[in-house]
Amino acid sequence: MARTTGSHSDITGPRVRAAALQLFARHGFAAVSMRQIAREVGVQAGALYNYTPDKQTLLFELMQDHMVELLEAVRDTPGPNPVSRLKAFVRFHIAFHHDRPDAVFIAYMELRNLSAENFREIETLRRRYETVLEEILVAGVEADQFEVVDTKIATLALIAMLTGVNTWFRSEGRLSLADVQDQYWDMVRKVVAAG
Amino acid sequence: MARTTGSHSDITGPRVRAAALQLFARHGFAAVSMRQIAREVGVQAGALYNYTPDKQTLLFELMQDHMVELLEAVRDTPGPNPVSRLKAFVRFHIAFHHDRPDAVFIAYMELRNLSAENFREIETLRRRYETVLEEILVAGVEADQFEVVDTKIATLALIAMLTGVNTWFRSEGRLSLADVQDQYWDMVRKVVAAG
DNA sequence: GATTTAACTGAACGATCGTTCAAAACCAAG
DNA sequence: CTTGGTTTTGAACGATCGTTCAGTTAAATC
Repeated sequence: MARTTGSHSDITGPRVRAAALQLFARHGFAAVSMRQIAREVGVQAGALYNYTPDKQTLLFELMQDHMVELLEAVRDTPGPNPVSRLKAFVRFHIAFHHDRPDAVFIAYMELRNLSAENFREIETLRRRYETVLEEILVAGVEADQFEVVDTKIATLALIAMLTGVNTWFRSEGRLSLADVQDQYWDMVRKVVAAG
Repeated sequence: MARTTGSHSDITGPRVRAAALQLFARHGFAAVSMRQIAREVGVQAGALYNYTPDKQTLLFELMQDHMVELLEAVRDTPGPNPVSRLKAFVRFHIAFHHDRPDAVFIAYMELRNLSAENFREIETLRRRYETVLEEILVAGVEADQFEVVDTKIATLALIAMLTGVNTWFRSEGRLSLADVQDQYWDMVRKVVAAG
């Protein structure tokens, strides 16, 4: 055996994924060539195939990694009651998505470039994330703390609203991330409020 | 002179735009070739250049047409007071976007494929549409009918929420479009409500 | 029926695409 | 230093890309 430590693959591999993430987000999956990714990494195009069987799988794994990370992270937002859990969810969603604009962008925009089965897998993960929010809403309704006509619709509406932050918020602007979290929590709170 | 009436260009032209709209929405701008569009129309690729100077302009004009149509249509949603104007806006936005899923999709997803100046032009139109909503919110706040901390943020949040309908609503589902309009109006109403 | 011109074809242009692979380079262990 | 395996190169594959254009087709006018 040779080259187990000191191998480059554990350096080049992450760099390939990082370059692909950034380029896919910036220009779109179909508009980015393997040669562009390779150039960004400082390697020839052929070398990329040590790290992915093909271009589509590279995209899929970026999306999958993002969704899995999202699902694992959302588990760390508990709370004693539906109100505090909802508040934690809102703050978490905004912060997590703000930290990963490229991955978020890709996960929402490049679904159509996935094969049918890869698409199903990502959709399953997304559905699971939505369920986290919906269960909070259901618990709140059952505890008479929320008033929501249709928890499924409210879930989708709230997630769309929260994810929208990524399209305009820049940390150099007039508002801090905490300001944004506060204001969105205020709006979410009112949506689910009684009356 | 010959061939002014009876000309095919006023038939083929719209068909080119329709095919491009559908294909761009389905597969993405970069993933669609001029030959695919031509095949859909039933013509050779070279003939497309009677109707557009290049592929990018074809995309731009689809987006521009959509945004201009949107801005013209939103003018027809007046009301005697901020509450009814907001309600009309919500119902309008959902219905208009539901009728044009492909154009909406493209206008939101293909911005990065525009040249810098084409991008600016589309962004200006979008900003103008957002202003329609924001002015309703401002009027409502000034009339003490709404309570909104930051009308700019609320505008973006509400539009993101409303546009999100397109990602999941199908008219064959359990809900009618009117149901969806009612429920979203309920949520929007609560977001801007006092208390 | 001759003329005029819009509409379209079909082939071609150079460029670039995703992917493959033999050969070279490289590095760590023996 | 040799060996053995990992990693990368560099060239090549056929396919397809956006765009151009000389030439053909077809329809409306005279």
